[in-house]
Amino acid sequence: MSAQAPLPPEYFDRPTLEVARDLLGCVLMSDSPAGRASGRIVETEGYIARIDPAAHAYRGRTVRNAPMWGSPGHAYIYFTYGMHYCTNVVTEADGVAAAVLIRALEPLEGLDLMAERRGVENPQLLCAGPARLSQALGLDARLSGAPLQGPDVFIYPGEPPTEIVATTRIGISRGKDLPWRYYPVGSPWVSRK
DNA sequence: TGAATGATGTTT
DNA sequence: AACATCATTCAT
Repeated sequence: MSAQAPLPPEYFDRPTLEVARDLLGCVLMSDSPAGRASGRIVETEGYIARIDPAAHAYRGRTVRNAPMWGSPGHAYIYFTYGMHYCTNVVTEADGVAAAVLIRALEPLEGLDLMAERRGVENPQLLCAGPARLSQALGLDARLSGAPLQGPDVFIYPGEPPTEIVATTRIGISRGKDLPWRYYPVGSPWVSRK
């Protein structure tokens, strides 16, 4: 028995929408003193600053969005609505601002820890939504910019879905018509149908 | 099942 | 004033 290696940084150095689709089925995992938690990625959205008014980096570089401009294969985690964190994976080459927002997971490991962090028991409510899954995995601003090869956050390869749905993105006011949200056909774990 | 709303604080 | 959200409440 051998441990699976995380996806290498080069995996993320590709067109963002391609990575957004390929990440479906992969496993996002966090390790902390509190324990391990992981889930299968079942919903993603692409954000490409150069052509996308909804991207945080659309208007240029700031302290908050700096990781989006950095090396692929790192986390970009932002604080929003006064109480929530949302987790992205940075894509494209260093100097190009783009990322994939992770919007939902199918919980796999550490459900008790997730429930404790979230304050809910219902597995359906643990990771269905970008802020929910970030809280369930203990991901916050401290990990913005962290590599996705560990030691705190990891993304492992997984079984890709047989068929993928593309829709418009959720919760934005600009760039509404771009069909850059993806999820597996029939997945019961997505944040919205 | 869906609309309305308050919780919260950072960014523009 | 807006925001890549969520939980709760109230109405269908």
